[in-house]
Amino acid sequence: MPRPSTPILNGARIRAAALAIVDRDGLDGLSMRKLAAELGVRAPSLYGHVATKDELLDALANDIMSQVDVTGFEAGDWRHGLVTWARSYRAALAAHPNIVPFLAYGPARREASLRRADAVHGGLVGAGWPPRYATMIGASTKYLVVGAAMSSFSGGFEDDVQVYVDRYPNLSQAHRLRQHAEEIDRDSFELAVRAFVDGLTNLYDDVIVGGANGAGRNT
Amino acid sequence: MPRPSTPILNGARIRAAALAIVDRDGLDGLSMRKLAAELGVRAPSLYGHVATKDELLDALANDIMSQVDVTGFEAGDWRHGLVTWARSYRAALAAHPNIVPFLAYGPARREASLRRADAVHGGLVGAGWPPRYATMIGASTKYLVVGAAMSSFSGGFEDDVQVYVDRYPNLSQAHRLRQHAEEIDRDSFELAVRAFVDGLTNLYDDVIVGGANGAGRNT
DNA sequence: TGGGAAACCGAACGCCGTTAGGTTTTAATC
DNA sequence: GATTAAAACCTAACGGCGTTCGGTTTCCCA
Repeated sequence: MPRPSTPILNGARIRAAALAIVDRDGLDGLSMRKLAAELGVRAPSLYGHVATKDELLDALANDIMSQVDVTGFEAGDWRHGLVTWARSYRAALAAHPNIVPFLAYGPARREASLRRADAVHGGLVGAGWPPRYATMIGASTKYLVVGAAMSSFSGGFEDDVQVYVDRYPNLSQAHRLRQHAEEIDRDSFELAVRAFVDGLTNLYDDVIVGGANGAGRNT
Repeated sequence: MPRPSTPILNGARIRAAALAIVDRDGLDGLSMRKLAAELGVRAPSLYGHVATKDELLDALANDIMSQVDVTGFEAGDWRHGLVTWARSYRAALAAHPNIVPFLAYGPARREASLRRADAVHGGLVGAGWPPRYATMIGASTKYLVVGAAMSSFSGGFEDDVQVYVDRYPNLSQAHRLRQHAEEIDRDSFELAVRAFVDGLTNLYDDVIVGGANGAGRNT
């Protein structure tokens, strides 16, 4: 059955199906043959619409990154901009956790990532941070977001905790973590962002506003 | 040549060669056939010493995690303990960045990880943090470390930046980042850890020491 | 001296990403 | 309306992957 009357495949449909498989079966669960099968087609047919599997994953990554919100910097409040960015960034990754390992390696060369990195950097510099600090703050925030998306507690603790329950006394409540995993994950991220921005505020006050002769705690 | 006079393989040698390949060629660059070849052997021979490739990677991860230092909590200073832990954790991952994506998923079921998670949690609780905060602080710190190891700037920016040099004005210095990548990475992580611990100190003073009637900034 | 375990091997299975070349349908041109 | 070019799917196949099966040889212990 070659060349059907109405085309079966197109880029959007392929990407949607691919993302669904990644979400359901994990990154390793996505194969070109399985993807083709779910679209009612054989694997080689995909290569008329997609150059390579890696490029397909790149497209998925770009779609996800384009949902990150960097408009929070426009008001000139760097803390609001940073927190808004971090939260929407994390939300975008948490919606598709299986693709994070792929996404986190070398994302800066992707269109959507670049545009956002630029907006963040500009927003911080516009608020008075020296460029070098802007770079480091952007990187640090990304660390938090990517780390939270990667090593979420959800995957960290097993249901079956009987194994180590008396060997590690301080973790004896670990099985409770499982059921509250999502909540702990969210709260931990919030705590981290708040503490981080709070610490940055001290630094801003001391180094940026107060100048070099500051007597603050960050010397 | 079956059954050589003196055995060629053993677990330690296999793990060492595997880690060398991962470090050199990346996680995808490690195949059982290539590993066997570098050990002067054919792939099936490895299965007498290693149950599966995944188990081999698990062993590598465990070796790496066992180099993380959690003794800093013993003095009773939670900030010192936390910073020592975070730095040695990051150093352990930065020494083998290619294995981080594997390591970061579901690490808590590994022996070495569990023992360290327990020490961190116990150290924080011992210093006065409520258990729930101890959990969140431990998770947050892991976010920072894993995120820093994953999305290091080293891999983020291309050598060839001519492509986007005038499209993203705030990133026009991006090609400079490449050569200072390692330095920026280290400084960003240090900034993040300091700001985070600084923010936690505020929280500790307000909520833990000051009690519920605190009028601090963290309300 | 015998026998079983240990340590390697070749062959093979069913996956994988990807390419080459074939067949049919559509759309455009004369 | 016929001819042609492109589009969209197909089968077959390549080399590589993790892993298993069933050898073959050597070692060690009884």
